[in-house]
Amino acid sequence: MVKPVLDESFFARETCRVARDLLGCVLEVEEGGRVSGRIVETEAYLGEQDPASHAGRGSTPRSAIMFGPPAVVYVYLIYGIHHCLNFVTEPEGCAGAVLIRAMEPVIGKEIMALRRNLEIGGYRDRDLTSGPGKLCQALGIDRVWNGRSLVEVGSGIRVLPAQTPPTKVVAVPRVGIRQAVDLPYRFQVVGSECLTD
DNA sequence: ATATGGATGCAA
DNA sequence: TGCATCCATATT
Repeated sequence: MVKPVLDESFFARETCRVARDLLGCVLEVEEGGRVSGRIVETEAYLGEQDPASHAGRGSTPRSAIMFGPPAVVYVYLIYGIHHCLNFVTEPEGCAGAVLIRAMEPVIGKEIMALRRNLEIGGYRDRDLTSGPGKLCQALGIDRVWNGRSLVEVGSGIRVLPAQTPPTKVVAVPRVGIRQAVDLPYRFQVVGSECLTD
């Protein structure tokens, strides 16, 4: 029996829809040990019509990947310190990406704690993955992962459908941006211990 | 509240 | 080429 994995058609949809539907799904990364977690917070970033998006002022060397085919990983460095993990959405030619902001760790907590420089036993789940930078550090993701496929077998990263879909979901304003701050493009699983804030 | 620290993109 | 900006975190 083959494990079910989200396929390209899942990501080739409207970005906000993908962002919302990713809640509850399981992100699995395999490189130097297997780690996984349940996605509990995402943000949608659109194309030209979204000034907060890297693609908001058209295609640049960095943002070009957002205009490319869906189901691809987009990783960038923020504040010169942290990495952020995104999934490219929409059909090829239409820009869009979903930022993975937080998850609940499931498999490989010891590995994540090690990567996060936390002492075994002296941390809570939310210390591992409650934030885009923390999450990347815990998963061992950096810019080397930029451009990798979410659907090719053996790429080291994939997303599995939600086993237990979230009971309640909310859409709230995005954070850390100065443009289009009012748009409710940030999605959260209500009640999770691992949300940002 | 504040130090951190590098790539990106645009103006010059 | 220079420089303001940036989808954050840990520590004080």
